[in-house]
Amino acid sequence: MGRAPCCEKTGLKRGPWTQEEDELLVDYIKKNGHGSWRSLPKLAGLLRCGKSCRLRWTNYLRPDIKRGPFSPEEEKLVIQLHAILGNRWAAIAAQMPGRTDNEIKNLWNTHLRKRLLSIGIDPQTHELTTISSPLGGPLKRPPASPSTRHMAQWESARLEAEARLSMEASILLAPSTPLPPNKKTNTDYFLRIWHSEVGNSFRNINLKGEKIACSSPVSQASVSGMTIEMGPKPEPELSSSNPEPESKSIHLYAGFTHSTSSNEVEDSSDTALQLFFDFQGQNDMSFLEAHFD
DNA sequence: AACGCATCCAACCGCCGGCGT
DNA sequence: GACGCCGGCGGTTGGATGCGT
Repeated sequence: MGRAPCCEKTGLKRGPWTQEEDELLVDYIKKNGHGSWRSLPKLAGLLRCGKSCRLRWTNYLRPDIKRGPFSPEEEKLVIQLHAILGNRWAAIAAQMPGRTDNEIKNLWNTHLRKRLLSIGIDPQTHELTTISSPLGGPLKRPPASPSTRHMAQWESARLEAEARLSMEASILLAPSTPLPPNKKTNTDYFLRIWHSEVGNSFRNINLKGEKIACSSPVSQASVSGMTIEMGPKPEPELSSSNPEPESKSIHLYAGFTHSTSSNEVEDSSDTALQLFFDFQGQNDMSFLEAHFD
C-alpha cells in the first residue's frame, strides 16, 4: 500500500501564486502564525496544498528574505560553504541570513557550478580537474585525503549545530514564538560530541592516524591581516605566549600535520585547507571567526 | 517580425527523519 | 516495534524570459 498523498490533489490550485493568494497567506500567518501547514489552506481560505503554502512562505513571502541578486561576496561565501557542506542547501542557507535554500540551490545550479567548471574546478569536490602544466600537458590533481573529508564532515556537523543553536537562541529571545519547554534538538548532542573525548581524539589524530606530538612547530600565515595558525593544539601556556588578538586569528588544529623540512604543508591539496587559504578578504572570514575561536 | 535555443527560477515531487500513538 | 502524520530537504521540472539569427 502506497503512502497517502500529502493533500487532496483534486480541486486544489497549482502553479504560480497570484497576488491575492499571497496576501491571503501573509495576512493569515501574520495574524495566526502558520500553525499546522496541513490545515492552514482551509483556514486561510486558500485552494492550495499545505505544502505549497509552506514553500511559498519560506521561499518567497517570509518578511526576512533578502531579495535581489547575490553580491560577489555572497557568491564567494556560497562556494566556500559548499566546499564544506556539499549540497546541503538548508545548512548553507542557515549561514546566510535572508537567503533561502531554494535561492542558493538555483544560484549554484545556474551560475556557480558552471563558473567553477569553466575554470577547471570540479563543483562537487572543489578540486582542480585538469590544469595546464608549464610544459603544456594536463596535470591531474590528487583527491583530498579521507582524513580531510572526515574533518570536513565534523566541521559540517559543527557548523550546522551552531547555526541551529543560534537560531534557537533567536527563537527563545522572540516573545511571540516561544520554544516549547520540552523541545530538545540534536544541537546539544552535536556540541557534546564535538567537545567530548571522541572529538578530542579526532582533533588529535593526524592524517596518518598517529597522535601529533605537541612539540611540533606551529605554522602561521597571514591573509588580509588575519593570522591563520596551523598545527597541533598548543598547551595553554604556549598559546598565551603569542598574544594575537582573538578577533584577528584563526586556529586550525584538527587532523593536521606540518612539515618543517620542505616548508610545505603535508597533503596540501586537501580541499578543506585550500578553502581556508582561498579567502581574499577579512569580510569573507566573518562567518568563520565565530567558529574557529 | 518570427523562430529557435539558452537561461532563469518559482514551484513541484518524492524521500526521509522526527514525533506521537 | 509498527504505523501514520507532518515538516523539511534536495532534486527536478516547466513556464517565462532573454538573446541571437
